[in-house]
Amino acid sequence: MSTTTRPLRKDAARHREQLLAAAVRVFDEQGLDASVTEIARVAGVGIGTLYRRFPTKQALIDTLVHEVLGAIIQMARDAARSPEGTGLERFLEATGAFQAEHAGCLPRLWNTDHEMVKLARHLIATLLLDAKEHGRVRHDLTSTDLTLAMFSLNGVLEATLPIAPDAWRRHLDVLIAGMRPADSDLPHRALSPARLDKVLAARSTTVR
Amino acid sequence: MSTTTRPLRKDAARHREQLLAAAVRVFDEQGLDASVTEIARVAGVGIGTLYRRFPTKQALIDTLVHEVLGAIIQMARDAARSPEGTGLERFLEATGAFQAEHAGCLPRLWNTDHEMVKLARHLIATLLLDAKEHGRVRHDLTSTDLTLAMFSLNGVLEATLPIAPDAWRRHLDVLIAGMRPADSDLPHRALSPARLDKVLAARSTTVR
Amino acid sequence: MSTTTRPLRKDAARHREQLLAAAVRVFDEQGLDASVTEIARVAGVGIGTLYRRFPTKQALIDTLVHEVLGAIIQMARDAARSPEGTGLERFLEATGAFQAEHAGCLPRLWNTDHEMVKLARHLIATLLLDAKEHGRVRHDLTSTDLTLAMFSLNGVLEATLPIAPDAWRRHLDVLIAGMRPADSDLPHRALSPARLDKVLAARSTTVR
Amino acid sequence: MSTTTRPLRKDAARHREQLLAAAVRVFDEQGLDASVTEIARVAGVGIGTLYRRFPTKQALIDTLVHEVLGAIIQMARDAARSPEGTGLERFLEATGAFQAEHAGCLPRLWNTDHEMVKLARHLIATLLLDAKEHGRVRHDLTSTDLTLAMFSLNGVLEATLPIAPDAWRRHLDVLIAGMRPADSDLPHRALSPARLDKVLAARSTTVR
DNA sequence: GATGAATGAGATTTCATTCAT
DNA sequence: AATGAATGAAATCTCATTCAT
Repeated sequence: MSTTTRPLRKDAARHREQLLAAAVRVFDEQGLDASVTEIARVAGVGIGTLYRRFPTKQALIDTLVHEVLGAIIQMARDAARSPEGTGLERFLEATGAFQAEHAGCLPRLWNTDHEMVKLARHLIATLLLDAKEHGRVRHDLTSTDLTLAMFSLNGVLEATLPIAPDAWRRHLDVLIAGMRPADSDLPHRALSPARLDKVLAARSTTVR
Repeated sequence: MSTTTRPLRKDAARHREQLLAAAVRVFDEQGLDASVTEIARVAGVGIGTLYRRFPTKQALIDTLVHEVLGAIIQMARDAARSPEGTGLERFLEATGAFQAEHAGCLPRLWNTDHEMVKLARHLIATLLLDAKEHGRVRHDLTSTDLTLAMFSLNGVLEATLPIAPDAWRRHLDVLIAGMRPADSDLPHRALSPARLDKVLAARSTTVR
Repeated sequence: MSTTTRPLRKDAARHREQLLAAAVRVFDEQGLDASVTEIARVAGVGIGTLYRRFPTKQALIDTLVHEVLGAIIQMARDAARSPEGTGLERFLEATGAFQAEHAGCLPRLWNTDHEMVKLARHLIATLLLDAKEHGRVRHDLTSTDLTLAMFSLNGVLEATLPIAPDAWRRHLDVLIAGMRPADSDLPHRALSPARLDKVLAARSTTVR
Repeated sequence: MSTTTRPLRKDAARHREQLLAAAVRVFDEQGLDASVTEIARVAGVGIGTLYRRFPTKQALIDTLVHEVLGAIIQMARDAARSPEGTGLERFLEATGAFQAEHAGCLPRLWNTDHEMVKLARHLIATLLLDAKEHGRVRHDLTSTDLTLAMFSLNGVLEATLPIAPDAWRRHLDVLIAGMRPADSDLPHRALSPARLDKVLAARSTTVR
């Protein structure tokens, strides 16, 4: 879980976790514009401590994204063991639940860390293939459609989370229903993976 | 100095339009964090003039949202004249296209102005009823599901717009496919209108 | 005197002068590490006003240097009209007096603005030639020796100015005595102009 | 844990030297604004250790100045053994060389430690007297003139050291030439020793 | 009515110093 | 004795808003 080379001192590690938890809470409530001072206050540490752990605000956000991505990758791996091609659905449900609980706020998730994002997308593509082979999703569904579905869930989560923390489940129902095999193909062409790469590259989780 | 009752009315109106157009452009490029000074610069007027027209930055944003909502209401009315219950689909496509073209940046659209939002939601409910009656959408689809679909499109648009300006169409394909009549109902219960009201009330189009 | 293209509004121009005067005073007392907030306070304006006039602290310092250099160039021109090769001595005396009065603090003067520095050095070289032709200075004295003399005066001024504001004059006496024609050449080779250029380039009037 | 009365005394002494050496290097490269953390890092010790040896940053700088002054006093003593009144010239050359090599950065040397400064000035006065008696310098040259010459060398060194490490020698040539016996006295009156004391008292080697 | 100069609270970040481990 | 994590004051700079011109 930790990204540093040497193990942190006990209190330092605790502060690190407090800061990340505070960042999630504060960003969740106020968006990425929230001030680092506020985060330090909520974490109960001095602002200097925040900057010892995370040398810039951006580094703090990057760490958050990194941790969320790691969790999502783990979910994809877990889902890959589901039977009968149900892994994809389980994965979508699990990531939705995770983001709803831990990181609903992170507006721009799918970028920043190229390696991890690529791994995640590879795992998702595998889940998609499995689902297709078991006839659980339509044949013209592509891997890029699933990324769009992630953006989509993000939009719903961002809008509803504080008030209706389960609304995303209903929306996911509609999305999954739309992915089921059907008589006619989807009218528009899917986004090409190359173009999606550009999209991800363009939107960094950047402040300012 | 002028002898007419409303001197410079024409200038004032022109400035207003210039400012709104500049705001759309600048917010689109830089997000809502863009400075009002920049907007005034792009509009070619002094920032004092901006503040004469719009007493706060928030008021400027509200006006923008108001105009977008007006356009969306008009689209709903136009769509209501579509035959065979196709109005709902036409409406979804039209609003997507409009937001893609004019307001891709406005992150938080569906709130602020209660009266107009209520009217929009009423019109959308009517389109939904019509679509159901013609068997074009499933019976367990609710009006709140459509609002979630709007949030969803917002998420996709925000993520993809600059690089892949048509990606939202493909996503809408999946959404509409998920709305079609099906053998089994959606697993989760729909969001109640009352709860949705709270969601909308909570999220203001607010900066800072 | 003003460096902006359009004439400033009356109060703006006054504030600009107040800020420059305050900067001289504060830098003089506390060195270039003095805070901009302090300068604004001494000038009697808000800190935002300072930043409207000078977009960075560095810009403020650059302006100060620019103005000092302009004055020095003017002195060189005035000195060029002195009779009998006395221009060089008059120039050294005049710049010493000026720096003692207006800019004793500016630690690193002889750089930043390449064009002006080159002009100044050219004018000084001319003064040197004239002095040599009238037999007022030794033949092995070079233009780079005069720049070193400037650094030298800077060192003396920086050390003595607040307490002994005329000490530099006595030191200049010694320097000028050392420049007078003599039987034997100076033991060490003079700094080459190319090397001096590098020295000037290296030491920018930079903070941080 | 050790059984000796002063455990780790050897370590402590080594740390002290490492820290002083690191301070010279770092201050030389970055100026007195360099952070104490950086000095500790270069010294290879924790910053807690630095603060055990030197209770404040100022104390560290003072120690450095103290050491430099000690070396200079030693040079004055060595120079006193030079024949034919050449001690003064040797001393000036030796201090220049020493500062160029070891303490180019220390901007404000001639103060802080009253006792040592007084001793240094006394030794210098003796060298001056010797030089006068042997007819190597003019009769109207005073001890305070020599301190000004030190300031002067400081200015030249500070400006040129990194790029032209020998430029100060040429400047010293001019200074010494100016000190030689001449037909006419220096035009301005010398700085009185009392006034010079005030100058030295005023300018502390202070940071911030 | 229009302008843009002035304002100052607040943002991010640095760093000398303290103190728990 | 040594370490380096923690601290928070202070620095530079931005920007929504006000108001003199």
